Amino acid sequence: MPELPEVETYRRYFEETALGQTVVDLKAEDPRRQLTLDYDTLLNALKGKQFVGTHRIGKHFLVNLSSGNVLVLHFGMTGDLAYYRDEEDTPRFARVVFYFSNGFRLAFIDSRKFGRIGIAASIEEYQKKKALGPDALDITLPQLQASIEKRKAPIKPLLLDQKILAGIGNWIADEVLFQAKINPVKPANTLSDSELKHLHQAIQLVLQTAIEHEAIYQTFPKSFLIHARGWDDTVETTAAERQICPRHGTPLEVAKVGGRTTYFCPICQPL
DNA sequence: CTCAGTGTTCAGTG
DNA sequence: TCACTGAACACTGA
Repeated sequence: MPELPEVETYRRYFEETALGQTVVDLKAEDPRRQLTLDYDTLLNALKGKQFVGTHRIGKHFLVNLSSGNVLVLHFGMTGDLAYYRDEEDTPRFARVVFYFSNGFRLAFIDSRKFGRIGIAASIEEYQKKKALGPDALDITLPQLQASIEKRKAPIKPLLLDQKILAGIGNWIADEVLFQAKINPVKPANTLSDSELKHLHQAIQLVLQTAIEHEAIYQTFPKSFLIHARGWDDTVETTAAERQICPRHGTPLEVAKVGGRTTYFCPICQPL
């Protein structure tokens, strides 16, 4: 489920576990697909090197190596991390495993194999190469305004464009637009100054709230739209029970916008 | 058995 | 070149 809040949560987990460790070995189940450089090159870049720091740009997780290079992890749709010691504790779908000199291991878990691992010369070089916009937590209102005010596309797919701002994925885009009371198909160039301001505030609100809750959706405020998606598997609900606006108690609409499933409230977010 | 999907990239169109 | 759309990618779980 890795959007910005999940990746930030993984980063903090990494800081408490694998940071400071020295890599002694590496295993990759499907190296040609999941590594962006060949296995031997990656192993050589890691072996004997220490993990000395972490960064995050949007959904991209970067680890400073003692060599000066940067290890880059992207979690795709289903990536996760697990730090553990014994072989028998290897999680299911551990596609790549880092082995450390202290006997512990770090698994890159990724059931659907959209995740990628590679090496970059520096954080700046990587951000430039991937053309990533400012991190969604850092983007300023003038920056956001400048990059979307002339665009005619619906606002939602622009929020998903990592070149404009980095870190927003499908559910956060819906949540942000709901909190800002903006219709997802509204052309970006028709947003008023007030709407842009609310949009910018909603981005900060949703991301900060999600990070505070360590991206555990079930614990998010009741005022959040995310509960409509039915990802809380501790309760049994039908779509009709769930797909209700938290403000009005009226049915939400589910549509495809920019090719992605989109939830919104036609009353809160009129066109 | 079929199908949707939390992300990204690329081909194709205008 | 740019803006935009839609399909493809791999796999699991409903």
